[in-house]
Amino acid sequence: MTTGEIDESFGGVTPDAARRLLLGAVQAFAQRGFHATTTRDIAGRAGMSPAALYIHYKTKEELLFHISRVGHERSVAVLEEAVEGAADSAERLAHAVRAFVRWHAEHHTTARVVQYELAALGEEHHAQIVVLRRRSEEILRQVLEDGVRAGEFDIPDIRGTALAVMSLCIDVARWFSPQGRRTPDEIGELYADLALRMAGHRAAGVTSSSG
Amino acid sequence: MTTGEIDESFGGVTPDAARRLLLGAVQAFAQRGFHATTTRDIAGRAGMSPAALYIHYKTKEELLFHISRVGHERSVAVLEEAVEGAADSAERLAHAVRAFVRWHAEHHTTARVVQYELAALGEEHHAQIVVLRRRSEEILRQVLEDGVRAGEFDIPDIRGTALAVMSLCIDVARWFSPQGRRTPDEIGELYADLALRMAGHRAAGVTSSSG
DNA sequence: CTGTGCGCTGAGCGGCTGCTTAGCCATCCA
DNA sequence: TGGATGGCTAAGCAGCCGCTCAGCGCACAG
Repeated sequence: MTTGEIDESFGGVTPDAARRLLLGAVQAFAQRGFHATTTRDIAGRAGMSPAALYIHYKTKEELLFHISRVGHERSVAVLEEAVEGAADSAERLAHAVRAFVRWHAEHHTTARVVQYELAALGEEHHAQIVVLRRRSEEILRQVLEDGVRAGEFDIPDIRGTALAVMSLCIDVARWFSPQGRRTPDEIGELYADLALRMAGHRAAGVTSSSG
Repeated sequence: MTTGEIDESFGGVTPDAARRLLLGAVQAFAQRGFHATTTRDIAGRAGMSPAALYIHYKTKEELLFHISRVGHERSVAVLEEAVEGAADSAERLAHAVRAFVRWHAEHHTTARVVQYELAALGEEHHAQIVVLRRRSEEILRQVLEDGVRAGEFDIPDIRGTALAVMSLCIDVARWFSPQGRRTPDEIGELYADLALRMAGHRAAGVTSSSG
């Protein structure tokens, strides 16, 4: 079972029925995809009749948009908090990757909807989400740029490397399973080290300095 | 348009109608997902009536299985060919990542079906595909293990790093677009360098020794 | 010229789709 | 006590789903 955990990202949603529908939709969308999920399935998971869905959300797509928006806002906030108050760029990068990876592992059900159901959004909603996504890319690129300028990193292609680090973190949502051999914390730790290596950080996790 | 290119992976499929159905299904599955794709859509893309599909394939799921099997076999073959005849582990890793990434970029439509529609396979078909996927993981892990043993790489967590490199390559299928600013070759080159850095290869793409 | 088989189609089956509507019932304010 | 309000449901609409089947036209063997 990959949907055993509940997602506190939507804890503040009221009324209670609207939140239950949101949680049901997250699980259903993650399991089957947006287009293949029926409103009857979502309503059933929330313990309600299909018609009740339309009291709280105008359409099925609006439900996806709410999930996508809250999910993106949450993951961007996680990134922003992570890079605050770090001593240097290396620490900022490590914190950012650790936090971003942990979010994608711990909330892999939500993260799957966030990362893989973008194409199902309506045109206008999609545009709003893209703005949020650009923000997280910029945060990461800024960390790498600062690190290069400070002489901490050695990166020939900053934009490409930022995209690759981002991509590495995002893909955690695809393969992570709570039944797997690693915890979100362990993966975050490993990936922070790998990101420092990708950034050409001199001391990055090298187990021996010269052999 | 993300489905402009045709995929030569299925060039050998006969008869012609079966191949056209396969190509139509690849495009439809990649765009909308398996569950949301209708047999009428697939048949329409192949220029045939819905009923014709069932002359060549027993069910819609069998069509997905064919795509998934051929796609996995092809990507594993690409990996195997890449690691052959390289001088050392660093070259083997670079070749492997370059080839695997290029395949996922050039055949991103097929690759999306291969990587993101596994859950739609029937139980037995899924089991067959998992065998193929394990093979590609093993190839990459072996390259890293050999490199560590030879003193070329410095990797604290070989299994985790192999998974991460794999994950990095696979995610290319999610974000790659022919309209983007990078060609499959350029991405392959960048990612080969990043993989060497992740493996702790001493000379990996460091642009200057001190600044 | 007939007969056989193959690739294919039009029509259609039972069932499910997103969404709407009419109306029920508990709650709350006057 | 009465009437309005809001959350909810049963029933249902028009249309689409995967898949089947009878039958058509064409290539080819005799």
